[in-house]
Amino acid sequence: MGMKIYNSLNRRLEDFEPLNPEQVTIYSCGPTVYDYIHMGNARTALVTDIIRRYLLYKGYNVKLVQNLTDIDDKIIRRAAELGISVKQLAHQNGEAYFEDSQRLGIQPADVHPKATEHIREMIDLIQILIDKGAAYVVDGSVYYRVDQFAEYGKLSNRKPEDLLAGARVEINEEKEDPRDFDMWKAAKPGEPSWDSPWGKGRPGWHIECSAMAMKHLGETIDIHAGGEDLLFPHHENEIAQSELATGVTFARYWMHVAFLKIDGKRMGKSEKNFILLRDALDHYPTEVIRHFLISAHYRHPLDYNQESLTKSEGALRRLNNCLDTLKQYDGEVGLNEKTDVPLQHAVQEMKARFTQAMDTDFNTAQALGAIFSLVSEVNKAFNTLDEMAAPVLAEAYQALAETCQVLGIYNNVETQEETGDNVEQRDELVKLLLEIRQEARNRKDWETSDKIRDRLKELNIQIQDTHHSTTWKFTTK
RNA sequence: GGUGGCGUAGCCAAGUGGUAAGGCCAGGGCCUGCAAAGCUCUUAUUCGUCGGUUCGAUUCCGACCGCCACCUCCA
Repeated sequence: MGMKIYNSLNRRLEDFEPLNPEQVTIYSCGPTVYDYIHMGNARTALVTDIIRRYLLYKGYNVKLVQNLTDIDDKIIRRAAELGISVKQLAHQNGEAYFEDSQRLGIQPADVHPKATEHIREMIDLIQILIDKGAAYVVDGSVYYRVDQFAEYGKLSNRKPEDLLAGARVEINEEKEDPRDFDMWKAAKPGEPSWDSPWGKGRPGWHIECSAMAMKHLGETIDIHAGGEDLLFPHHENEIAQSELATGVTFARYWMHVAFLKIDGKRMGKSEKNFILLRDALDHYPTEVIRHFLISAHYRHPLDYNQESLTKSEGALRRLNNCLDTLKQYDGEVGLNEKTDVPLQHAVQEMKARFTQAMDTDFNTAQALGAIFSLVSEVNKAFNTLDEMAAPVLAEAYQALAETCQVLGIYNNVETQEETGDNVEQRDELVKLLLEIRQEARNRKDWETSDKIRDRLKELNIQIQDTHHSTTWKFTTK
């Protein structure tokens, strides 16, 4: 079965067919770097990350471009407040963005273009639009003439009259039409500016995405993603600029991520009710936050609260307990046609359900359901299977590790450097303690055995008695 | 005023024109010296309300109620 993506342009689920089967192109609207990113920003970035991971899992080549808006009103204002240069503020927050993203397990895009490094491309694009009569210059500013683009409003499903009646349209005497938007802002005293054919100034917001997407991905891109607040006017304006300039479709699939809420309201910087991603990461592991953010479908609102994070913690614990136990079978071979245990079917079913879920507009919530169903089956199997089933358990491990890594909820990397004399010594010490405890247990000296268990737990080492042995592992808390 | 979305068990959350995935929490049982982990049973005859279409609707249509968002910078 092929993939389907919900396209905001038609508000329908559509079959996904990349323009060039060799390479899927994705443009994701990135942050304006005037501050650290919050959990809502993280949700959008994470969705993009998972879309890319899944497309790679499906065998596509992907080129992902995500911009950094490093010049705008908010950055100028914030820099002034802090008494540092715009450039410095943007640089600091840009670096912080990469750091935070990386901590959330988000892999860097192939290109992270910055607005200030593409002034030339933006000027060229604006000039094309002026030449076509789609833009006009007033006192050093350039505005887009909305009524020149017949399809204006096709993304946001708005008619020209809808945009005027009752709408909160900025009053600006310079504009011919209130709907027109600026592509180039004439310089104001003290603000950063660049030379242009229309005098010193700086780019408007929407033009950067058009220019940078086209430069790095071509005139037509496959997927354009962003938060749902960008649908109008940002994305509508990107379409207007790009398509009038090139005459071809700008983006074939528009994807919009629903808001993260907090206490039932949109988490937003202007409401001052946001949780910074870096603060959340200080309290919860990467995988827990990722699990929380993908526990609902990306087009549905999700409410941030401590209870939900606690639920994700519990779910991750269940998953990791299973994977930790399964991992020891990794590498077991010997599976053949004669091997026939029910778990094999469960593995196949999980893979099929996972793919089906992700194929259908990246339904991560449903994909998690498939994964946890197999976790249940594996746990049951532990109680009943004999050692002959080891290859099947290895297969289950592979399937779970692979799918969980698409979602980024399984950290298979050893947390500490698992080499060196200290580590060996540590392991031997734990082993020694467990031996002493076993001896105590043998003579029913529960006081001593429980003391060892309790004290180890205080040291974040959790031990478990099974039928024939005692296992131990590190815990996070 | 315009546009769009949401309302599923105690909580979170998938989903389908044919009788409700998964997770968290809770309680009983099994296992265990006790824990932990795991298993197991219990937890929505029901999917905001009221109508309609249909052999049959939670799923389609209409009305209503409630909530949210965009139309202004915001992922």
